[in-house]
Amino acid sequence: MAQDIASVLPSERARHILRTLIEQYIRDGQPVGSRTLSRSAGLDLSPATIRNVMADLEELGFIAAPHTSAGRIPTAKGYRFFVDTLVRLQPPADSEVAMLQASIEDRLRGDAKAIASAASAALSSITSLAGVVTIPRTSYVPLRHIEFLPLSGRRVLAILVVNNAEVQNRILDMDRDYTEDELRRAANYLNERFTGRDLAAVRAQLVEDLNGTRESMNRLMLDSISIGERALKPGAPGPEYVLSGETKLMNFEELSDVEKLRGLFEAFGQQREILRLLDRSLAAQGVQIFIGEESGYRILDECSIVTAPYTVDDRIVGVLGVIGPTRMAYERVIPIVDVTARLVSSALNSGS
Amino acid sequence: MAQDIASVLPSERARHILRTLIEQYIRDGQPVGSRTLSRSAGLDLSPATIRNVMADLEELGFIAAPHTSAGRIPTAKGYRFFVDTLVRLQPPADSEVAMLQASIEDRLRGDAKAIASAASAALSSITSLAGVVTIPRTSYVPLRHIEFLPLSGRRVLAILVVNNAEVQNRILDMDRDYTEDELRRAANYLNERFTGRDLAAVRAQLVEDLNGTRESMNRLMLDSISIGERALKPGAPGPEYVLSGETKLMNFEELSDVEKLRGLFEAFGQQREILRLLDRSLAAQGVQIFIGEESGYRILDECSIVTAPYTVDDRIVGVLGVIGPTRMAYERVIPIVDVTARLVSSALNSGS
DNA sequence: CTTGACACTCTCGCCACCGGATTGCTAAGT
DNA sequence: ACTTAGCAATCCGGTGGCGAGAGTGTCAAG
Repeated sequence: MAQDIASVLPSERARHILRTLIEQYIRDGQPVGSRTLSRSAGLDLSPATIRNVMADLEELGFIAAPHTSAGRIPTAKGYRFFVDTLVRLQPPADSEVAMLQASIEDRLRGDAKAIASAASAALSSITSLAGVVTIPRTSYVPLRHIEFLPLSGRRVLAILVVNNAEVQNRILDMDRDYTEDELRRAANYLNERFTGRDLAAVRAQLVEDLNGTRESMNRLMLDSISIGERALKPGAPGPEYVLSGETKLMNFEELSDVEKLRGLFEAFGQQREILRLLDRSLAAQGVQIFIGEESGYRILDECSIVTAPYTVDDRIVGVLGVIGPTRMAYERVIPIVDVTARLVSSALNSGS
Repeated sequence: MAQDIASVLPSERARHILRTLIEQYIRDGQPVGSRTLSRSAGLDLSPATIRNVMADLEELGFIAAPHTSAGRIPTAKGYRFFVDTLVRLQPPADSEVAMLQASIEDRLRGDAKAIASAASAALSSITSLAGVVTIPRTSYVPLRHIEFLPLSGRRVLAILVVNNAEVQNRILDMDRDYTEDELRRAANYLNERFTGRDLAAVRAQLVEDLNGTRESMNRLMLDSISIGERALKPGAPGPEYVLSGETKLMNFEELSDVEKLRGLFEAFGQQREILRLLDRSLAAQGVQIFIGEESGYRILDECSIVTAPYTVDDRIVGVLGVIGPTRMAYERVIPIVDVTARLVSSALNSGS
C-alpha cells in the first residue's frame, strides 16, 4: 500500500510530525488528528498529506488509533523513539533545583532513610507524579564507629555509626554474658582495625577471619571478631524504598479506573515487582526509562518509570525516580530526575 | 400522618425490624425493601405492615430511601443506634486470635513501630479493611538505659534504651567538645538517678533542675542535666501512625469513585485529620466507633472508624483500629479490634 | 392493628438516532 | 512524484423514548 518503506526509520518530516503529535498528546491527553496537526506543526501541509504520513507512522508501530474515527496516540514504541531521539529536554528551573536541594539538605542530619523520604516527596511535588527512592544499600557505606552495650539477659546492643553520622542499632542474642569491659575492648579492636572501610568489606574480612582462625589470635580478638560478625549480619529486611505522592496518580484520566488503581497500589504495597524493576537500573548509569509494556509487568502497562542511580564515593548505592502515566512530560521529568540523583549523591557524600 | 410518636425510641418490633434491615444491608449492600424484610425477619408480617414500621423508622431518622422506589438504607443515626443497642457481637474465631497473636509476637524484639506495623497489617488482613495503629507516645515509656557517644565536630550521639529493649538514637549538636570520659560520667549519673522512670517524668525533672539550678550542684551534675535534657527533647515528628491495607478500601462499591478515593488517600497521607480523630479515642477507654458524618470530617462521611486504646503499665499510650465503609460488619469488627488492643498491650508489657 | 390491592414513582438497561470528528481512498492539481 | 480537495464510511458520545422491575404510600376491608 504505502510507498516503499526503504528503512525502518521515518523520514525527517515524519519525525517532526511524530514529535509534535506526541508533544501535543502529552499536553492534553486527547488523541490528535490530522487537522490539528496540520495547524500546530510548523510545516505547511494539508491534513490529507499529514494523514499519509500518519499512516506510515502507524505501519512502523509508532502510533495507533484507539478506534476508527479518533486521532492517533503514541504507542510504547513511539514513546521510546521519542525519548531516545526526538525529545527536547528542558533544564529544570532554578527555583525547582533550589527547592529540591533545600528539602534534601533539610534532612541531612537524619539517617539515609530520612533523606530518601525527603527526596521522594520533593520529586513527587515537583513533577506531580509519584516519587520513589530506594533506601541505600547500607553494605557499601563506610563504617565510622562501632559500639556495644550490654543489655539484660545475654543481649547486646550493637550500635553502628556509618557514613555521614547515620546510626544503626541491632540487638544481638549472645551465647554467654559479656561484661561491659569486654565489650568495650571488642569495640576498640574493631574500630582500630576497620574504621573507614565499607560494611561489606568489613564483614567479608570478619567472616574470613572466623573461618581461618589462626593460632596467633588471642581470646579478645576471637570474641571481637565473632561479635562484630554478628553485628554486621544483614538485619530484618524492612521497606526497601520510599514512595511518595501515590495519590497524584489518581489525577490522570488514563488511570482513573478503580481496578487499575487497585492493581497499581497493591503492587506498590508488595514492593517486590517495583523493586525488581528499580534494580534493573542499578546496573546502568544515567537516566533510564521504562515505558509502558517495556517493564514487563502488566500492572505497569500504562505507566512509565524514569529512574537514575545515585552514588556514594562513586559507587552506586541506590536508585530514585518517578512513576507516572506513559503520557508524562518527559522533557521536564528526565532532567529533574537526573539532577535529583546528583543532589542526593552529593548530599550523601557531604559527610566528611 | 403517622400515629402519635409517643417516644423517640422505636418499639420492640420496630427495633427488631431495624436490626434485620441493617444486618441485611451490611451483608449485601443493596437497599432493602419491605418484601425482603417480611420474608427474612422472623416475624410473620406482611410487606404492608413492614412498610408502616419503616415509615416510622424513617421519620425517626434511622433509615432513608436513596430514591422513591428503592428500599431503605441505614443512616448514620441508624448505625449508631445499631452498634449501641442492637448489635449482637460475635467473638472472634480462635484461629483469628491466634493469627493476630502470632504476627504481633513475631515482632516482639523489634521496636514499637515494628509491633505497630505488624498489628496494623494483621488487623487489615483479618477484617479486610484498612488497619491503623498509632505509634506509641514514647513519652510514657520507662527509661532503661542512656548512653552518649562522641561524634566528630561537637556532635554527640545519644542512645536511649526504653521499655522492652527498644532503642532510640538522637544526634545532639553541643556547644563545646565533650570527652568520652565526661560523657560516660554524665550517662552514669543519669542512669543511676532515672532508670525505670518514664521519659516524660525524667524530662520534666531535668527541666526543673535546669531552671532551679542550685549551689549544691557541681559541674558534672550540671553537664549531665543539660545533656540529658537535650537528649530527651522530642525529636523530629516522623509518622505518627501506621496504616495498612488501604487498597482493601477500593473493593467497596460505595468507595469506588475515584474522587472519593483520592480525598481519602490524601487524608491518609496528611495524617493530621486522621490523627485528630484517633486522639479523640485516647481519652475514652474501650472500643469507640465513629460512624460516617459523626467524625466531623467530610472525607470520612462514608466511612466508619472502630478504635480501641492500648496500654503500657495501665497507661494509655496509643490507639489502634480499622477504617472501612460505614457498611462494615460491626458485629465481627468490634470484638476483633477489642482483642487486638489487648494483645498489643500485653505484648508491649511483656518486656521485664 | 393488619392486610391485600392498586396506582404511582423512580431507576436501569436497551435501542435508536443524530451530530461530530476523523479516517482512507480516489481523482485531480502542481 | 508528491500534494491536495472531496467524499463516503466509520465510530464515539450524548440524548430521548420505552418498558420492565422494584418498592412505596394509601385506602378500604378484615
